[in-house]
Amino acid sequence: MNVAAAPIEILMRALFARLSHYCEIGDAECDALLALPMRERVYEPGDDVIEKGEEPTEALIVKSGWAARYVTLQDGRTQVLNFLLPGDFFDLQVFVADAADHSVAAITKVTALAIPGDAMLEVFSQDNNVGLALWWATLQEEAILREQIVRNGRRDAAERVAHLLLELHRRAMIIGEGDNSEFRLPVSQVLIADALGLSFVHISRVLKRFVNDGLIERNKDLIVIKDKDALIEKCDFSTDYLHLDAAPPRYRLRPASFRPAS
Amino acid sequence: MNVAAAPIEILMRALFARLSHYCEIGDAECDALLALPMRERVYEPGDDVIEKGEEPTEALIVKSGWAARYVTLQDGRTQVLNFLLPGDFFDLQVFVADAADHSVAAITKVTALAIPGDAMLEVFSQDNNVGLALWWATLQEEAILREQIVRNGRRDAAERVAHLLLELHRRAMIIGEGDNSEFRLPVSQVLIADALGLSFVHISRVLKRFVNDGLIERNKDLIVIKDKDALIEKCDFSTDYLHLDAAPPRYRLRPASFRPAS
DNA sequence: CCGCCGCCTTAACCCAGGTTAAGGCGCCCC
DNA sequence: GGGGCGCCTTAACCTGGGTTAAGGCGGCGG
Repeated sequence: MNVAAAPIEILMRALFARLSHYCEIGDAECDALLALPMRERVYEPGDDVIEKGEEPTEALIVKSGWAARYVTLQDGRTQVLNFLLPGDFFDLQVFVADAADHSVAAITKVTALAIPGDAMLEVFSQDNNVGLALWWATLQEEAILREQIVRNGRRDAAERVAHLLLELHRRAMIIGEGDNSEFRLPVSQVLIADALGLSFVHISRVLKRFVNDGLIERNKDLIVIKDKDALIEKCDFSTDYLHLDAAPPRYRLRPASFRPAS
Repeated sequence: MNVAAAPIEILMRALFARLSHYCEIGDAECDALLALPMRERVYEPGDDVIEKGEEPTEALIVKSGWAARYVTLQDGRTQVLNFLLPGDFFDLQVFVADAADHSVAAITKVTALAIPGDAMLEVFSQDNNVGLALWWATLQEEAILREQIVRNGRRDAAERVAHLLLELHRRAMIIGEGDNSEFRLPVSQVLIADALGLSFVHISRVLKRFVNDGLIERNKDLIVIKDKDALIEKCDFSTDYLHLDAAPPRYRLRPASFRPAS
């Protein structure tokens, strides 16, 4: 890849690992990504990265750490919409959005890269695969939201937990965290409950059952998948919705004048 | 152009009404939309418009009728992801997607306009507001998905029903269907149940309660909102997530004065 | 060193909503 | 015109998961 960019490249490893799951990421794409004006932001666990009602002007990419999109109802009930892992975007839609309709909080310590909205827009008009990769990332996020609806709407508690564990395991692997049999899940049971629409007490019950049944082992935030087949079978997990295959080249983005009134 | 297109313009009233909620839709935008190569498709109630696993090559826009995105688990449980009303898009992401990860079925008789993916892409490189309006539509759809997660994850049955009724009422009004106090809801209680993650028996119970409490009246598929404030208060409904305000001018391209279907 | 706090576990109790079932009504098709 | 079917209603009963509460454990600040 690009020699001059080597140090940054390492920092953005997760992003490249993720995007290259969708498209060929070659020299041109690396150059385009690394040429983006970006500032680094750091958030401590529990910090709000974006608060509902804000009007964002930058797109944010998670460089390291886990975060969560969430909504809090005024009586305190909380729903986690999904989890953000390294390589995920906070606000790709920044150039059309008005006020954010949900918040984002850091779960662990989070380092994020902030890119001005107009620079983000610029990328779409370049003759390389970056715009395409960003479309893929958006598409995948929407698919994850849809799967979250199915999971919480029509699956029972054990199925939901198994399904979420498998999703996060796979997403961790995509970005090079964990391996085929284990991964770190730095998410409290309270947050898992808020993601799955269950009570944290019940999350505890289900996880205990999984351990007793030999499906998983736990050690602090380390999850060891002991019987992946059984887990998959229990919740009918399929990775289809993660759209892990590379995009077909049929609609390669071309150099265009997609520019807001230059 | 505009003269020849007059009949089409009327047919696409819902689309214009919807897009003009986000952006100025002027002559340039009308021309661009009407110049798109499109074919009309008709589906009968219950028909699958898109089946999970298909690889779509066209974007589809609902011209008339209601449809539903849904997923069926292999044991028959069904989850409705959201409802599609006139002016909504079926597959705007067609130019990056591989296999569809969910299905779309016609609820009523549906007329849709099919636009080849590459023509859709073309629109983004033109110097008018159409690309922007399409971004808005995508953003709104994602927001509706998120709201669906919150609704089903952290609200009880009565809140879910009230919230869905208010959302669909508002969305119907945006496209010129219904008025401030009533609208047609051509959706069976079974489908409502599948959208809200409840049983159809319970939907019936909740609706009966709403009628008894004087919140709504029903007559076939007509829903009359008798006490909107109480409904809103019951479920803490806010229209924020529908992003109904016009896009902020920072990326607006050009003012215009066109009014659809005068 | 202690006290507090966040997080997890476990148990006892309870209820919102699921399930099953039976019946009604309107519509369409033979 | 009658039988079947889709859709809705209502009732009786039951259960998955919520709620409440009490206790444990590790980290951390004073």
